[in-house]
Amino acid sequence: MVKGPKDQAVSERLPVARVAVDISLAHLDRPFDYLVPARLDETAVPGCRVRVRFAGQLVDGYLLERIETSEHQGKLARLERVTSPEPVLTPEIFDLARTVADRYAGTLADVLRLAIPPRHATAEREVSHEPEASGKIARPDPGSWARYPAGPAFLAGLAEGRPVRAAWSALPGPQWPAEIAIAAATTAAAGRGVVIVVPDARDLDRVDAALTEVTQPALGHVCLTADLGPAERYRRWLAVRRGLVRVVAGTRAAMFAPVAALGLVVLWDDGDDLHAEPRAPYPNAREVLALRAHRAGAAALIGGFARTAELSQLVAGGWARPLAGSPEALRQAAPRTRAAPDEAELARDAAAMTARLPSLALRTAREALTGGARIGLADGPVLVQVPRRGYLAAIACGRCRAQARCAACGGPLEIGGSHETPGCRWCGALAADWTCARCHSGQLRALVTGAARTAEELGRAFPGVPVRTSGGQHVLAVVPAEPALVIATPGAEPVAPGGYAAALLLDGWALLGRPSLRAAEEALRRWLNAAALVRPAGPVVVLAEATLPVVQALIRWDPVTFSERELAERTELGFPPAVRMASVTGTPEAVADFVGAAGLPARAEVLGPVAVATAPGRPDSAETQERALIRIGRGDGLALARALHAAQATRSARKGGGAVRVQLDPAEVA
DNA sequence: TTCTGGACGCCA
DNA sequence: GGCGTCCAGAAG
Repeated sequence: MVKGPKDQAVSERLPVARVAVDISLAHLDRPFDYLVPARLDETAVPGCRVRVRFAGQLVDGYLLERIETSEHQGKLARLERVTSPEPVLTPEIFDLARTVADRYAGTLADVLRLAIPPRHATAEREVSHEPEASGKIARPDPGSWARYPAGPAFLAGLAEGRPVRAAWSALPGPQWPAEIAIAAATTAAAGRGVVIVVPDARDLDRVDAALTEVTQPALGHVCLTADLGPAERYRRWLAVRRGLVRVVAGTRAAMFAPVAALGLVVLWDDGDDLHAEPRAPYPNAREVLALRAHRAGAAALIGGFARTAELSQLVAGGWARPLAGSPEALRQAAPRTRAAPDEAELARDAAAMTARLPSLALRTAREALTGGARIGLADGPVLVQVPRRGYLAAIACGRCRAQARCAACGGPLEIGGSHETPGCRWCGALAADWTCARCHSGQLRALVTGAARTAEELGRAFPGVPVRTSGGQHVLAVVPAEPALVIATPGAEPVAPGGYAAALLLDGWALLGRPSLRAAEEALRRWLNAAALVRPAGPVVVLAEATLPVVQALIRWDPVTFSERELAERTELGFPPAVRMASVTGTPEAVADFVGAAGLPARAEVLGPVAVATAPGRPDSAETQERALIRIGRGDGLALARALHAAQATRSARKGGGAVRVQLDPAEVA
């Protein structure tokens, strides 16, 4: 190909392009300048995707801005091509991504990979550029928000475009999707955009349905999920970017949706661990949406049935105000919860399950299934919450009850899966001839009962009653209103039209026994989420010690007091979120080198490093890993992140030394 | 993947 | 001292 002068000519107007290259190396986490060839002058617009030659290689990047002159001393290369003139990186999202990267000691490139879906050329051609002449949206009626004393004022704030920020304690029951939809429609009616983030696809379906109903059909909204497929995902995302829709609902990744004129962010059930992004730099939806609302001057509605310590912290700091139902409304909506003591370990024994289930639990289930005609109750389905498979089927010595461990690697054994022989959850070795290391017995017993076993046992206790299970690969969204036992793992509870007639929460000991800082908070969250599905005043039985504060919080439906107390305790002990924590994971040498060389702020405190268990997913990752924790006051959080990022930059610049993983606010620091 | 600059070696 | 070659490191 012959290159005429046309190819060489540089754009006469703003000939320099600042480009963020798509390379996630800390020391390259800054813009690079390129010349804009005249032939690309029209298409090289701020926010578009470009290809540039970078150290010889062709790499993708985003054009951040066009400027007159470059500060760069050397001579500039030219943009190779404009991938598409679509300005996919809006100023708001660039600013947010940069802030999130800085907050989490990550790179802009990593955050942009989370924020902007891969391009799909066909979809780009198909999506309209013209915002449809969407009908005027009428401001909706407050509906069930009337049950919240501060509800009408909150909605008024949305209608007036004020940045009202609420820590929402949702009343139990099925109204929360409608309440989100009403808040969204109120904002949209005021001409502003809305981003709604929920933990999973089933919650999204509920919000989707509520939005459709509340906004009939004036307001378009889209749902953004990971499982849409590349074309549809990009199509919907583009519709948002081009301003064709004002309301976006989705799972985690939707937190970055480029909604125009953002007026409200909503986050449902902010304690759900699905809100934590598993890819670097591991941002959490609560943090991202709070940052986003703050920077955009948008309102925020964050909460759920439970209350996280982090949200309590936002309240304590004056960033958000509590938004809770009136005592009267709570009385009308809440179930009636009682605790049945977990009689020693009896309920953990598979064989003794039904025989030993506290009579209160069995009686409650029986009355709910048959309809307590005597006391004027209608019959209906009974929800039974059982531990998730992760904790299930741990097994112990049948004689001395020591936990059964793998002879090869020391990992925990489990029964189940494809074969009957116990196997190791870490290395997968089968333990056919297991003997107890302590007492040499060869007898095993189940320490925990799996959902399938529970279903079987309970079904036997109530002959003729259908048993439905939901969890793992088979998650039910809805069950019929007829009497049935519905066995579900936490997070997989189906809804029942009209609510469950009763609920049994059998996983108390498993939830509370976890070696985690958040064990109690998480147990309460899961209990409340299950109990919220029960009819008003319907019975709930939790197998746990009634005197525990966390159990009291469930019985009284008072997650806020519990959370405030939790936050106070963590403040006293110097645990997150009262302090900022970072973890540094890698080979022992890499971690030592990294922590030693990082110019940590003076007040940073280094804990460890200690060896960490091999990830269950990758049993034989060759080298042992160590983890150091770094703790610092919240006020120095940004300084810590900056120091960690700088240390990463030094490492990535001189290569070698092995990678370390830096994570801020790691979920489990137990 | 390409470019640059510094280290080194060979020759005058 | 000057020039060519090789390699590492940076990266517009």
